[in-house]
Amino acid sequence: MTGDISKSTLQRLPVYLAYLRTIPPDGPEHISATALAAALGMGEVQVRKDLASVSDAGKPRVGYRVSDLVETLEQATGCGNLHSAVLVGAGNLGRALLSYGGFEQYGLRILAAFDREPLPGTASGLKQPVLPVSQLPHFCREHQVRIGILTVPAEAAQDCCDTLVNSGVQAVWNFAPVRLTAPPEVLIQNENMAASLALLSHHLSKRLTGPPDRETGGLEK
Amino acid sequence: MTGDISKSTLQRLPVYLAYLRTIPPDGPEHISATALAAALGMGEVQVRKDLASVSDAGKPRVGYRVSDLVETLEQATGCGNLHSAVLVGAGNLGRALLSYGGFEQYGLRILAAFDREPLPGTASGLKQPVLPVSQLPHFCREHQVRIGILTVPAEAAQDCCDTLVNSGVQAVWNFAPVRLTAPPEVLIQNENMAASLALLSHHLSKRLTGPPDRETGGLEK
DNA sequence: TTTTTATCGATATGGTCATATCGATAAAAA
DNA sequence: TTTTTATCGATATGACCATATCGATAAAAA
Repeated sequence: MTGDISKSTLQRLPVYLAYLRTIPPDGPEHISATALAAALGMGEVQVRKDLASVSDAGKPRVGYRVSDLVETLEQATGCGNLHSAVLVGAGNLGRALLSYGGFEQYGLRILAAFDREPLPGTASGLKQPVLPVSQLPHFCREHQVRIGILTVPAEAAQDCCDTLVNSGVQAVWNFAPVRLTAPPEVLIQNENMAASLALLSHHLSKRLTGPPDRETGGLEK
Repeated sequence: MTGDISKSTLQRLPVYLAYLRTIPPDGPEHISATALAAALGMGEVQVRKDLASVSDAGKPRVGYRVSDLVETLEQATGCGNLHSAVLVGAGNLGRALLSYGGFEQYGLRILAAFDREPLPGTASGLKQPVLPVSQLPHFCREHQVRIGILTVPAEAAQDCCDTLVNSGVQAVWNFAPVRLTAPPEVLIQNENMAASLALLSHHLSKRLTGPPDRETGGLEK
């Protein structure tokens, strides 16, 4: 409840929120950090510490009021208000994310996509229009867009990022495998699928080349 | 070059690899960690340390042989060999990932999808078939599938994970907002889009409620 | 009322990782 | 040959984070 939430904590809050939302209205009125941890397969202390960083309404022997906690978490994560976003790069990945509607649930609405080669009208089969990049700055300002999603090739990423920043965007969700440079007030959030794949592949390769002896495991632990 | 590569390092290696692959054959034969860092906008020391953990072929004043480094990185990340995967949960996100073909570039081939409600034939418009979950175990064993991609709702995730593990899968890429429990020899890699979104939303909310004074920034730094 | 107990919140410890600093080395220059 | 210099590899420091431990508290039981 201090105002400074650690990055790791902030990334776990949506998990709690998603679970709490599944509790029916006629369910238990209160929930403890212990119960939450058990339900999510997490450490009891970590959950308690995470919750303590956003709320001090926890009471011994009863826990937190579910409805209050949901509200608190929505405010802390910002998932309550809906933010407008644009997507740059309507390639395979870009179109995949566009067709996935699940982001609204977490407060993100993608208004339009932009590409070097725009698609006329609804030729794309998508709900959102695919416009030429030249219209990006005007569009962002007119619709007060503050989030940009980057799904362009690595070579084009920095250029597009600059365009977004110059158009008033304050946070960039970057799917390209590059580190982007931007003014400090602009948040660059990297979502590197290739990075995750590397972890998977490495794990498999390790097991293929032969585990020397008893694997100690110890991951995700 | 010691054999123990840290998780964080392993996640950055694909970034280096992607960049090195863009260097044309008639380009420079060698590259230094300094140059790589500058090109990717990263810290010089971090790049050098990462490379040192997979190779000791760096020579003062010249750096690394590009072709050798590419090969080394491909081996370390395991992106060289192609791994077979199945996807469970053909909802919006699942279909989006299926239609995105870019994973093969990083060594992942999705053979088929599974769902409670399978789609007959090519009715889905996808290249891969969408089969009933009941066929999952048989399919995995027959095709030696070692990677499972989970794009089911949170409630169903643990069940599906268990099925995958029982079918011989050794690594699970989990897109559901839950912590999965699995035997230690099975790698659970969480790709929590909601977590990333929370970071973005929080950043925007912070800026909306009024930055007290000069923002110190300090993120991604 | 007194005792018990489940839970919270705080402090302490250890591990992982990023950054800074420095000596060692090999190519280039003098 | 000797000197210079760019780069490598190693060590040291500090930040962040996860886990363990413990006293405090309020509801329930006795």
